[in-house]
Amino acid sequence: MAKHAVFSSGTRLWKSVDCVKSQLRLELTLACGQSFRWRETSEGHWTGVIGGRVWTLTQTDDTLWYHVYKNKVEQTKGCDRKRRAGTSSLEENKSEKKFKGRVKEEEDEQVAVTPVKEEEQMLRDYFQLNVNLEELHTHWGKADPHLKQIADIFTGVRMLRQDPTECLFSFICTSNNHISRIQGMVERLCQALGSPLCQVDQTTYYDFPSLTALADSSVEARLRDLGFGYRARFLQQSAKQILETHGPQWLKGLRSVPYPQARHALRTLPGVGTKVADCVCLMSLDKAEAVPVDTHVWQIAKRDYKFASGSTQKTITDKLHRDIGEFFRNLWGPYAGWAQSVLFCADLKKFQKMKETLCLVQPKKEEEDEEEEVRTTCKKTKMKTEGKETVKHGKTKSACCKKATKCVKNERVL
DNA sequence: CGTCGACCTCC
DNA sequence: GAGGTCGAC
Repeated sequence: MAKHAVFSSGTRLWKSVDCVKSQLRLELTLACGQSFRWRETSEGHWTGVIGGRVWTLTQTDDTLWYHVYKNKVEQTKGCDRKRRAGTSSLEENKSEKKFKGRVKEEEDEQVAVTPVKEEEQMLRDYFQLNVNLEELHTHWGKADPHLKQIADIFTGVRMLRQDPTECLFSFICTSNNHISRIQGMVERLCQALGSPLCQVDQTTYYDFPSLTALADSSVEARLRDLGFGYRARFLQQSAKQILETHGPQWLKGLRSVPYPQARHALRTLPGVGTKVADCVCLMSLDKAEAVPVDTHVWQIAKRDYKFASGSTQKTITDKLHRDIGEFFRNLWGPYAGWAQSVLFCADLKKFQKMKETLCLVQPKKEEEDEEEEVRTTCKKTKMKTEGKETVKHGKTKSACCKKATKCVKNERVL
């Protein structure tokens, strides 16, 4: 049985791509709520599924290392293998059900292998390594000092180019929900409806379910049993609607239509509102200008950018979505969605200590000057008590950011 | 066009 | 209430 590849056991299992950490940091990019399927299987090692294959990734200062596990596959139909390796396996695949039933019985298992060049290309495509993140940071920094402060700490946060089906159906699960539960739900979704790919140590990895699997009439009840709640119906109905009124290639085809059209098209699906549509556009349909606006981003816009601060608006309306999106696009440019993800990442509870750690080296001072400017009305109490003494109680996140950035500057001066 | 309640669970 | 959406005013 295969084991999770570990870098310390030698480079024999690993192939590499040149990539500095300012361009990509796995622990941020893979755990900031873009994809919900990556797990840190050992320190600094991330295991997940790309293109119907299981990968473990890790990195050193200037190199991204990867290992691709061999899939167990149905031994007949040689063309099937190529298909699985080359195209996304999330598309229609009639053989999936058969495979699922046979995988246990198959004695002489065959393996699917992919040429190294294709693997490297898959990885470059998934991380969009052709996009120069450092250049974007430079551009954003000139336009927006606040973003610059955050981005100087949170380097290497990239947008993934995910499979549209996985992205759409994962994000339908995100409504009224938080990351840890979403991760569990997506995992159960793949387990229940996806094809097994391979087993590594104690874990069986599954592909994301096909549209056909998701559209089956039994799916709603099944997913409700698995704790999906009202989202179960959205998932099944959206899959059904896509297949019946558009066809299996429709989602991927939205990559080549303009952002407003793609956004509008997605919103015709049940369970897909403005926020989810923007997420899918940004994270899987090549719409780098899409800015997903949730309550959280709205807080950021008001608090850090004084957006509509005088407004009496209670709820996030469609118009507000558009306005905020436009505001940030005007500020950050055509990769506004990428910029937003940096701010979003920096606000996640689990990454607070990146800023706190930097605060540690800073002797306490400069408490008062910006204190009053910062709005303390942030709904969520982000600064948990875990922040310990390094973070003043009652001090807002924003203040902490500023403080942290100052620390960085001081460090560099030293 | 903006507001409100309901929708499923889990912590 | 949580990284929302839908349907009804």
